[in-house]
Amino acid sequence: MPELPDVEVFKGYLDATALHQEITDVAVRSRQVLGNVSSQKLTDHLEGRRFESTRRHGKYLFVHLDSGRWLVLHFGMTGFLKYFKAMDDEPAHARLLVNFANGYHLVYDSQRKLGEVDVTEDIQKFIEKKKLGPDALDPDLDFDAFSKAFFKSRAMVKSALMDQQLVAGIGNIYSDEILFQAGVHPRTKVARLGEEEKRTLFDAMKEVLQVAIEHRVNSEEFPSNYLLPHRRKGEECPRCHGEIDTIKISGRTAYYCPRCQQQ
DNA sequence: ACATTGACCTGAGAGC
DNA sequence: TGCTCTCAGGTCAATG
Repeated sequence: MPELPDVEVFKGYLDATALHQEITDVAVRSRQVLGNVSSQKLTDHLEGRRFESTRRHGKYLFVHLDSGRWLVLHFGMTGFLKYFKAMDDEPAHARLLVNFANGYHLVYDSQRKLGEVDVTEDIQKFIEKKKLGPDALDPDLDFDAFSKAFFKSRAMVKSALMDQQLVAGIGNIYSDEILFQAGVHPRTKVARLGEEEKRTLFDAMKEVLQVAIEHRVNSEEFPSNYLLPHRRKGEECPRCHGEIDTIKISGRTAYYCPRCQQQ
């Protein structure tokens, strides 16, 4: 799940549920998801504190503690959050359990343990250390700011969109949708994009991510000309009704329409 | 500098 | 039913 739009939805979920309550205790169910923090340190940082607010950069969610530190959550391929009361409702792969004084619990679940839980004092420093580029939906990221790094890339456009150092937040799924909306073939070299195509690509990036968030990431409710609801083998293109094709790009499967997205 | 591959992990689904 | 194989929305390191 977790690309930028998914993480933005998780952010809204956490904001609506788990803020301002005292954390009584926490349980680290899997140390493998911990970044540069030990189980003991994480516990010490959280217990007795409250979550006060959240921020997102790319695929990372930062949760501000009343101590001034930030809990960092990255969701890998399978991560999500769940807030619940009865322990019967605990999800199957809880890796971090946070218990609140009001009797509710927040779980960070990650089946494949590919995500990361960490603590940082300074978001900016964390972002620099991870070498993350600008957040794709940052309002300050206009076309000129985006162009600075992105169009210098010599990579294929799908790889560039997924490169978190160039622009943060886009993964395999949404890069496919952005390229479909822009009518650009995923193997196109960034350097070969024309001026108009560059604009179109940038606009599609902003539009697709925004639309996904507006529909709370539920692809069934996406506009009828979107690829994602049809992103399966043998399905047809919502625009030309030809067959969707797949190719491998840097080990990931790209879905695209060979007629609407010519190289 | 970039593309590819495998590793990290676990589980779902397909095919036999 | 049970086994094996392949694949999965991410990232990192090694190799060509």
